[in-house]
Amino acid sequence: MAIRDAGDPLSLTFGALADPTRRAILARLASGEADVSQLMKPFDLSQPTISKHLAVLERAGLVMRGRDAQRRPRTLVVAPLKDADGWMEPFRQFWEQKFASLDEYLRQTQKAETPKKRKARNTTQQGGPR
Amino acid sequence: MAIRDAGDPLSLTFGALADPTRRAILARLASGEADVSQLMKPFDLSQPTISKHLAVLERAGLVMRGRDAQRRPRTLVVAPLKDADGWMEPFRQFWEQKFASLDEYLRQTQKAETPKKRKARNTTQQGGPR
DNA sequence: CAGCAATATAGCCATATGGCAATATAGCCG
DNA sequence: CGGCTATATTGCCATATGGCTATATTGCTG
Repeated sequence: MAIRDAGDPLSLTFGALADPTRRAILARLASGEADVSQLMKPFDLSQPTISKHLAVLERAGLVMRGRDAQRRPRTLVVAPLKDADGWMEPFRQFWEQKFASLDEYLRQTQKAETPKKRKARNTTQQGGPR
Repeated sequence: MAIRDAGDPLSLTFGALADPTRRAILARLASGEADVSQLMKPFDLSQPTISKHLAVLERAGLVMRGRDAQRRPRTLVVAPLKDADGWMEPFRQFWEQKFASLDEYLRQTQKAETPKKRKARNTTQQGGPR
């Protein structure tokens, strides 16, 4: 899936993560740097294709390119991942069931009590996410 | 930025998050359901454009479409977010400085001791991410 | 320098956004 | 039913992948 460059770092990061091959590459790099040849092995993709994926990762700042003779070992850079993770932060409360029972209760209750149709609609609708 | 559909759920999710407008919409929905008109307000985008963004979010399963007369209130669905968050899990250790000082020390040391050029290269390169 | 190895680039083709304006639907309401 | 409101659909145009093959670069090495 192709991602349209929204320009901002977070978008670039999430965009880079929107592909299984790139995610696998990042996972591999998490255990240490690796050159293109090594990164290619796990996939049935051409070398240029891998290089292209690496280019996307680099543009997102998730990977750094080093050099060792004619090799260009890639290194993982977690800063962008940290930021992406940070964006999720506020949402985490929804599945970290710390107050699950109560929340769930209130939510379900509220849901059930909402009439199917009403003349006066609540401009400011409430009701938590699923 | 356009995302190429890699098919898998995680890719769809990350792809959906790869746009500031969509992220803002999700943030808004985190505080309760809202219809298209409400979701439109914060942006200087046409209604069809917002609907398109919502379509992307729906395809990723991040949003559910309800109905109230001619309105189609959207509700946040956090399951996909949770999965995305789960993917990041393994990487979190890199910035949760639990063993920061030691790790940092080992990493820096190792880095410094790596000779610029060597005849026999380590096929299995090591060295943590930045 | 010649040759090989490891990558990067340059096309090429296809699809999924990202935006917009115009138009079609869906559903109240008087 | 006619009108109005809220959304969805339909083109249209542009860009960024995602893949490939062919070709250019880079950098050892004999």
